[in-house]
Amino acid sequence: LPSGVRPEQVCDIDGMRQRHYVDAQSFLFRAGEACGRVYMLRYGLVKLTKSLPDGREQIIGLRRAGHVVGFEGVDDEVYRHSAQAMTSAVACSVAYKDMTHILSLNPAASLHTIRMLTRELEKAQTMIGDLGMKNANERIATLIVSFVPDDSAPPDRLSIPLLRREIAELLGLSLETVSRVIAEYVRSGLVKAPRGSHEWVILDFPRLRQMAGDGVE
Amino acid sequence: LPSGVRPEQVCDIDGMRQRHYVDAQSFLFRAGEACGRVYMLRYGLVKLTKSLPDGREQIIGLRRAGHVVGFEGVDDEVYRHSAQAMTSAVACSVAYKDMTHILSLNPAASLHTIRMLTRELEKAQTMIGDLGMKNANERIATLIVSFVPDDSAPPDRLSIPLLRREIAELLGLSLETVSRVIAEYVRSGLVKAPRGSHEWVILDFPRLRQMAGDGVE
DNA sequence: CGACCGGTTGATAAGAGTCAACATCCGTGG
DNA sequence: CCACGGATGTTGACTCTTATCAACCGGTCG
Repeated sequence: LPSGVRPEQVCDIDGMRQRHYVDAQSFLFRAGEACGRVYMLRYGLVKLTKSLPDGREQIIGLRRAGHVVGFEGVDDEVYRHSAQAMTSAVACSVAYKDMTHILSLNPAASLHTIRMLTRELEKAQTMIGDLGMKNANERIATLIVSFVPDDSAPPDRLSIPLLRREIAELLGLSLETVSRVIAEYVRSGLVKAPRGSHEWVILDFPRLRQMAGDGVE
Repeated sequence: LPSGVRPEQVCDIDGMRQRHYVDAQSFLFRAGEACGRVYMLRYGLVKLTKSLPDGREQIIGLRRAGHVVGFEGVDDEVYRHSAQAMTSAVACSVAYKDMTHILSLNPAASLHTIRMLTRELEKAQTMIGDLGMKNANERIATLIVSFVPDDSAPPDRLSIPLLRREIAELLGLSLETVSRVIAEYVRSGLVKAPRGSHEWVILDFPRLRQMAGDGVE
């Protein structure tokens, strides 16, 4: 880790940070609200969503402990997406103004932030590719594979704490299609997805990775 | 503009920058190549693309003069997407190592870079929303509207220098669907898209913006 | 018990993809 | 000068994937 003030440590700078303890389903902020703070996630899972006036919803990203949320608004008037906790969550926030101040004094923090943003951008670009090129089958395989921690061996169990509706909103599909594709995975012996549990049993990870279709990379 | 060394000025730091004069269709870099440089676009239009092993292609973004290309690889081994000039183009590049050095010495440059990255992230998130929620009609209306400069009044002419195939690759559609939707726009008196010209005549911009479907915003 | 929520499944429809033919424009070269 | 081929774009016929609408199942919680 770089020296200097890291974004996570910004929370400890008195007088600037706010702490937020929120329940599942509550919002850190909503699209359209005047923005002004960046949130550092300490605990929990948060979904970032966009919606259209007629009610269609899209999850544009998931964020976990260690990630930063709401930075996209830094040179904007209002948040362009909502941030909603999926579990209970803990975050702390700093005003953009203070964040800017801290960053201008701490090159190492700036570099850390730049790397963080490039990683987010990379993830967003991967989503664009998945949504633009892949069919329902491939998208769901890709989603499952993406839940494997980066340095992990092929897993036999995975926590995928998403409702069918949320998987659909993440992948640009209807929830019925998601349900049908997963049912087919189960029938094919690729996974077990017990009712009411988010703990999936992975039976054929290599095949899932192959179905995800990204090739060797 | 902030004081200090701006990313555009980095080009002028001798011994670090390379200049690139490239023809239309040539690549700044290709996905899978070892990466190590960030490109500052001085002139021209560049498309960023991802592809799957079977040949499907997706344009994940367009970049113009003033934009930075290839930063996403900064903490990666290889570029995850290709960057291909659509016109002749001029860029200069700096090694990540040197870029890091410059940024660590120039807080203003870091802040500028951070804002640039958040804007790119914002654009990518908008694309995710469009791909995930909108149908062919809405996507193409959205594309046309997005070519209007931010501060411009409703235009009567627009330069949209994309082939049908490229519009399709940008929007996750087949080129036939793109052709049909545009033909329908022409029949409805929304636009004129003369054969072989990329200069479109916009006849009913308010209707196009409404069809784009993002509501008031 | 009954309502509600999440999930599954079926029937059907609609949107978009695929395949193919053809039109136009262009540059090249006989 | 005109013929040819290639690239781009349009259109039609048909197919297929996915969305939509609806019924139903099985839990859970007042």
